[in-house]
Amino acid sequence: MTKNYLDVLRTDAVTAAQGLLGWELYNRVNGQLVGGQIIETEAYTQEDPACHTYRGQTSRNAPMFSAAGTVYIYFTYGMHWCMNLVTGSEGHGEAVLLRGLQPLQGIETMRQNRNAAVDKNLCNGPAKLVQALGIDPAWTGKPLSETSLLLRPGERPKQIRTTARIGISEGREKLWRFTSQ
DNA sequence: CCGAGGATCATCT
DNA sequence: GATGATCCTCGGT
Repeated sequence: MTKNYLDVLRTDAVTAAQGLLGWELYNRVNGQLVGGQIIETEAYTQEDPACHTYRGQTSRNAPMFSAAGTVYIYFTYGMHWCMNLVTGSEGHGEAVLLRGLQPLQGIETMRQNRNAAVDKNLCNGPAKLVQALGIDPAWTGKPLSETSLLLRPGERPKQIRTTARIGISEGREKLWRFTSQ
């Protein structure tokens, strides 16, 4: 039996962030797949000062308190959107931020969606991959299965590198950023 | 490759 | 009023 992505997401965010490496994320656009393999993730939990849910539920972070498999997309720096997959049990307020993909399919579409000088910059950042795949911010709060996204198993990473998370001021001591090696 | 600086605005204090 | 779970450009190494 093929493993379902919910089996990965129903664990805690730190475990799920590692388990998602190697999975393939695509958006279905005009009958073609646009996306690639997940190679960089970060975990965020409610007890963590860097997490959006650290100070409780608000209208923005409400999707993070939904069931595992819910999409949480937030707006930041006045211009960027980033996507998370909610993990754990309903009400936990935890998620995995998708930070990087290895482009595999629909590369020409990604080039058009992004205005990147080189292909290396298509999906190597959380806001870049959202733009490259054409992820719709209106999907925030929906289960992944109710969007046009596809998340399917891929080749497992040979090794996982564990480092501090990027762009945060608190919680730097937690080594919750994971990259495929 | 690396660091500095700016863009730009929703969200929360 | 301050701050971002970021990205791009530009200049230096």
